[in-house]
Amino acid sequence: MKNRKTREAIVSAADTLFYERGFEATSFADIAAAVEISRGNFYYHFKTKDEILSAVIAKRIEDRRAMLAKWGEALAPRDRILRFIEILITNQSKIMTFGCPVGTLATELSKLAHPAQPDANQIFSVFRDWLRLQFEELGCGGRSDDLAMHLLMRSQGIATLAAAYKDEAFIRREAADMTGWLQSQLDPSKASPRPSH
Amino acid sequence: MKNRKTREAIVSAADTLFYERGFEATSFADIAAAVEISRGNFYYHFKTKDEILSAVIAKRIEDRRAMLAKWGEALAPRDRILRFIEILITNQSKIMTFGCPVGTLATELSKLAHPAQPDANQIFSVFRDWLRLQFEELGCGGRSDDLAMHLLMRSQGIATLAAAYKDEAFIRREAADMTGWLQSQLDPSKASPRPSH
DNA sequence: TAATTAATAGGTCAAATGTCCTAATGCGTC
DNA sequence: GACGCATTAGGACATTTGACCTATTAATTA
Repeated sequence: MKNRKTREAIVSAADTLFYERGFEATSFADIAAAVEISRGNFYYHFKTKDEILSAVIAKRIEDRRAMLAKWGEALAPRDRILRFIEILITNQSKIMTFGCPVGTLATELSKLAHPAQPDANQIFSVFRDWLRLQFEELGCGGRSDDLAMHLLMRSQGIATLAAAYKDEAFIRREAADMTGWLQSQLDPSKASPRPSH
Repeated sequence: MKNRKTREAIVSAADTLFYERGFEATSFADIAAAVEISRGNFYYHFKTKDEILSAVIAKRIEDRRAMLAKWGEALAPRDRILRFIEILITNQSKIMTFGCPVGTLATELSKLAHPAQPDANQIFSVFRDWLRLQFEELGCGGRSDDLAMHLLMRSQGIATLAAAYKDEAFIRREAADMTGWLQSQLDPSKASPRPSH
C-alpha cells in the first residue's frame, strides 16, 4: 500500500518541521511542500492539524522507546544513563539550533493550552520512567524518580541555554558535570564536591 | 502626555500576553483588546509587531535590572544568589503554567529565526552577568561565569519540567538542591555529596 | 476487461492576521 | 475662540491559514 508510505513521509516531515520551526509556525502547505504532495492528498491522510500532531507525538514516543530498548540490550544500567547524557553531545548542533525536541514541543503546547499537551508530556515520561528504572536497578530505591527528574531537568536546562548562546564548550562542560554528579550519586564515598568547576 | 501612558499600557499588556500565549500566538487584536484601544490607535504607537517585541524585550531587561539593583542594595552577595534561587518558589504558580518568561521567549524566537533573538538573549545575559559578578565578589574568580551559567541552566531546566508536570514538590526539591549546590561551591569543606536526594 | 476502491490533484471558502489609510476627536497655545 | 498638533477610531486590503470538496488518476479485485 502506498498509503502507509505517504503517511509516514508526511509524519516524518511534520516531525522535522515541528521541531525546527515549531508546531504553530508550520502550516499544512509547508508540510505538503516538504513531502512534495498536494494539499488535497494531504487532507486525504490527515483531516486536521491536531491529527498530524497526534501522529507526530506517537512517532516520537515510539522512536524514543525503540532507542532506549536498544540501549537496554547492549549496556549496563550505569552505561545506559551515561548514554543518555551523551545525547547532548551527539545532537549538539541540532540542540544548539533548535533546542530539545521534547522540551520545546511541550512548552509550546503548554502555552497554547493545546489539548495534546498531556500526550507531549508522555514523551518526557518515556525518559523519566526509563531513567527511574535504571536508577532502581542500580539500587537507588525511592530516590530513583527524583534522580530521574534531576537528570531530565539538567538536560532541559542545558538544551535551553545551548540554543540561546550556541555555546559548544558549555554543553561539554555541563555534560561532564552531569557525569560527575551521576558518579557522586551512585558512589557517594568517592564523590568530590567540585566535580568539574 | 497621554502618549507615554498608552504606550506603556500596550507594552505591559503585550509583555503579559507574549509570556502567557507566546509571541506568535498573540495578535495585534489581542493586545489592542487587552488595553481596550482600537487597532488604529495601536498602529499609531507601533507600526509593526517587531517594534512591540523590541519594546517588550527592552522593558523586560529594564525590569530585571531594576530588580537586581534592589537586591544589590539590601543583600550580601551570597544572599543575592539565594534570592535568585527563590524566584522559582515565588513565581511557582506562573512558572508551572507558562514556564520561564526569559527562556520561553528566547526559545520561540530562536525557532522562528527571528532577528530579535540576540536581544532576547540579552535578558538571559542580565542574569548571567549579574550572577557572575556575585560569584566574583565571593572570590570564585575564573569559575564565576561557569557557575553563573550552571545556575541559569538549573533554573531553565526546573522551569521547563515544572511547566510540563505542574509539580510543586519538584520545584521545592530542586530549589533546595540548588541551594545545597551553592553552599558546596562556596564552602567546599562542608559539602555533602548528597545535598538533598 | 470491467468495476470498485484507494490515492492524488487542485481549487474554493471563511476566518484571521499584519499592515496601512483616512477621518474624527481631544488638547494645548496664541 | 481659533488654529495646529497629538492622539484615537474604525475601516480597507492583501495574504495566509486550516479546512473542505470535487474531479481525476492509479491500483486492486472480480
